[in-house]
Amino acid sequence: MLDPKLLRSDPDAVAANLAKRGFKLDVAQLSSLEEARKKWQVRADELRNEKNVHAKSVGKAKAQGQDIAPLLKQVETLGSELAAAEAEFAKVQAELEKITLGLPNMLHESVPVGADETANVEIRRWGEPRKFAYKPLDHVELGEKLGQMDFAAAGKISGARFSVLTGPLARLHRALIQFMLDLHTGEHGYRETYVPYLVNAQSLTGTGQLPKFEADLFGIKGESGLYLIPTAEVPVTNLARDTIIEANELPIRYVAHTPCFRSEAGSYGKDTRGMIRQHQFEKVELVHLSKPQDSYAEHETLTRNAEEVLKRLNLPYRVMALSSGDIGFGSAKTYDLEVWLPGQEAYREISSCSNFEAFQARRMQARWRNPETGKPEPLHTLNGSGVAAGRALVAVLENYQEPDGSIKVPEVLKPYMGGLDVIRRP
RNA sequence: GGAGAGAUGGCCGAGUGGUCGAAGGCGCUGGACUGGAAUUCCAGUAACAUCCUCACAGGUGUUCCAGGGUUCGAAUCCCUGUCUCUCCGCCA
Repeated sequence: MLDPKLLRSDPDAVAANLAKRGFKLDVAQLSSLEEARKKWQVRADELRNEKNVHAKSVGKAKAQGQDIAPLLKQVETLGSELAAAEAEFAKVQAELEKITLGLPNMLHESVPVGADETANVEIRRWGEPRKFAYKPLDHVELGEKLGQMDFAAAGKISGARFSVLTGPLARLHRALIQFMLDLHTGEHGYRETYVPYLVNAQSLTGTGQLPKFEADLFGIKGESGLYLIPTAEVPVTNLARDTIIEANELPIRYVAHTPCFRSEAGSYGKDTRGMIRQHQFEKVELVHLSKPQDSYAEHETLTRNAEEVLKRLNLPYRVMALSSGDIGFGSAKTYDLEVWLPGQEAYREISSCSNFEAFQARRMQARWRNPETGKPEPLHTLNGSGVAAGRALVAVLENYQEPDGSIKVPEVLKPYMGGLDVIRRP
């Protein structure tokens, strides 16, 4: 949610910023609703004040044993007038909320302007893509040759966009997750958290998935109103919902490993092959809560911490600053990490690190106490994958493949693999 | 799954229709005392929305788990829901 005060005081500046995303803000509609809001809110407040004053005088009169009948007569019509004003106010409020919850975040000035991902800007690059003497296989061929990746079985059990891993490959997947968690908790100072995988609508509204992107989520049948999490960002960031955090506790850095569930509505035909785009995948997520003045420094730190995973795994990657046309709904600035996949001969997204500024915090009333003002103010939230485990597995398979179809185990993962050096067909 | 109890300010806790935004305590902040501190004493100490204002200050409204209802008036009465605790059952 955008700062309502800014939206009111300078809607044209907001509109200009959102226009960079290709989002058209109807300033005229907004200001007329705003005018109506003010009118009805003030009116309802006045009527309520009148009511309170009357009720008090009735109480006093009664305490003094006076006849209260004439006083009661005075307020006869107040009730219905008040109800009418309240109804109008509620109507206007609901309309305004519908609009404001649907507004994307304003972009940081450093975000490159462009229509789509072709306008993304490469910030830096690490590692050299390996030269193969043969045409490298992709992870699907490698996994099936090993006999440890089975899409047919997954299709039978669940359907498309699921996978089954077995044996050392399943262990490699788990090893990646353990390695990432240990790195972030042990060396980067993150607090490990275990959180629910089913969340309520309020949490999803807080982080911005609802109300606009319900189609991307899996909802649970029945009365519970719960949804499967599309990312750990949702439960972890909502830890701060409806809380006031003292300044000396910030920044807070959480890491969590969770499965993620996405309906992938609207991505039909995209990445249908292999494990790149699944309904269920594992991810290690980094979440920062920060003072507003520190959030861009935190954003750099978070991104570097995610990059460190790829460096330790010796996977070539590049860092992209997402353009205004490609960036997510709630983000003010996003870096994507793209890992080199020899099987596709392309860099593919493996992590997305975003600064949401106060966008999520305002939706979820996540605040910190600013010592300068003594008042609770929205804090800044950030998150990034550190990194997606499914895609990391894909990257390891493709980058560490040998001509015979076996997979060398990356050095840092060996302790997690019981000392296994190479994954072969059993 | 069955039975019962409960949810009040940062925390504990009183309040069962009117002057209650809410006693008292703790904590915190400021002041007095002191060479300095502890003790003691005095004072202050919620959030949200909104109006006015350059700002400070101030006005109004809302909030005693949430939503609805009764009433001129609700922390207090009624209904629904959520959560927590205790006991029984069942289980990882």
